[in-house]
Amino acid sequence: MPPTPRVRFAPSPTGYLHVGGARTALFNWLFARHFGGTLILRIEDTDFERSSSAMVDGILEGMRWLGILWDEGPFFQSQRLGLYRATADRLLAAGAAYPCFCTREELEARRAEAAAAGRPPMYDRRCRALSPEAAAARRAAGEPAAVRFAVPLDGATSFDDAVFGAVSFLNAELEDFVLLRSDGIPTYHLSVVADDVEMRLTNIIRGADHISNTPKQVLQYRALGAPLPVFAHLPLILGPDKTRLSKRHGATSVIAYKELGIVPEAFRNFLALLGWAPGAAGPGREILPANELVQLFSLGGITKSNAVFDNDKLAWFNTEYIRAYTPEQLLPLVESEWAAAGFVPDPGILRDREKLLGTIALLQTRARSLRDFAGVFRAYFSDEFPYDEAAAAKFLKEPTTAALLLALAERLRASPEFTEASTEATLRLFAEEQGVKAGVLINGARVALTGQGVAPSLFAVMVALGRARTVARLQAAPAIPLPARG
RNA sequence: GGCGCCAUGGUGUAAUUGGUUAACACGUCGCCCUCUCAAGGCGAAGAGUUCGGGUUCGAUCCCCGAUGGCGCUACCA
Repeated sequence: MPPTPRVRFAPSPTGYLHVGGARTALFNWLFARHFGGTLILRIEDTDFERSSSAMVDGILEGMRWLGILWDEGPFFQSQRLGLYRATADRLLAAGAAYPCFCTREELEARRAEAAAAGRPPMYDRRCRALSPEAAAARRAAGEPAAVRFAVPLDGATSFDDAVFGAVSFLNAELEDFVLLRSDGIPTYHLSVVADDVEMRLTNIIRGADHISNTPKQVLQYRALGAPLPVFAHLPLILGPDKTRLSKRHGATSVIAYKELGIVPEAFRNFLALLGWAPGAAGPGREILPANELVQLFSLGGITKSNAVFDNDKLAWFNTEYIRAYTPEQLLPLVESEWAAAGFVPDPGILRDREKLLGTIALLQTRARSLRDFAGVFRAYFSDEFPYDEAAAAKFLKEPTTAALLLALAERLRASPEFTEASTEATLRLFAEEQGVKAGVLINGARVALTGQGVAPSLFAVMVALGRARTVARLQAAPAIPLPARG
């Protein structure tokens, strides 16, 4: 292993950063950090039709959100066309490539013909047979030509993959693939190799969907006389139905998970454990912050089989990380969630920072998502909040309950103290006097105070809201709408 | 179709690399706690390692075959 590995993440900006790409980026980052190496970001935008700068921005945003910072780049392949043409020329000069004058239409026709005849639809290599003179003459005459790689006719090309082991392909199965299109734009096959060589990459960590492409690249390394990097192919991430993860499985872009209220550390931790096992962490240890992931990471721990993306497990990581934050750390995330949701908290609540942090602390242990703070937790931050119909129907359906809460409000208003202990004592005493179960008042009060049937301990809620709000909301209990009984 | 890769509970992964009652985490279910819900504590169910052959005293692990899934099969990446 070279002292300082150089790796890259090379997304194609034809879409947002998706889950699989993020995992590839993450593994490259973990690998680079583990060995003190360099992570290069390279944008593979040679498909001008499908690439866009908006997608580039989206990819960078997703990486930054996950905390995957690169050391060099971003480099854009669209700005390195000279390198690819020069590389193609070298291959041509070495006799490892040849110009091909077949047009797209001819190629398609022949492919259809071959398919109809039940033959493999491979390029028939007819231009490979052209004499150099004839080819040169046609080029000189201005006839457009693509450049194809001359794959050896027999033998096999193999490589030793860091996760899959020895992989071998018969050369006869490989087609004379196009390196440079007739318009001078390189195909993926050429640009990856040219860049990976030029950038002196030592390890290529990428999705397993590239395994079949690898022999075509190995052949080019050999023809170029370039040292072969170590390939490590990552198993793919599948949806719950075990088909490749795609839009129809729901959120597929990394930013969509941010919008779902997932916290970046949770998503990163979850992703790291998809297809990789931190052997040295010991059993039962799955909550691993970035520095530990970096320390534990090794290509040897990568699995060969595809992994199914499990939303339940992600949700678990999310709750764990939300709980683990200090309220000070969590507050900014909550604030951006509020902004994203268009929710405006009560200025008075925001002003008392200490109390605000206390409220966050009270709620964070039971949040599933950042979204809860602008959703079911609204009543803690604003006087404008909805009442959950099911909760109201369940706990306030007895007409006497609201009246009791009204009376309780008066007791709480008049009590000398307003602490968890005092409010609880007041409520229980009142319940006893009225001959009702404390639970009736507690459950009813919970709905009146929070709009929800579920909340932290009622008395902690009262203290968090403060006496004035608690009294006012209890007084409003008779006005809480009950769903019409159908 | 051809080629390549993969295959351990519902999911993610372990199994000193041929010798364990096949482990851990998520999820599920039950109990405890309790003002609700989470959390927490305790416990349970759930795979005999896709199937069939082999090798071996002994296979999750090695070999062969089948099946299934995924990937590649473009002048996309």
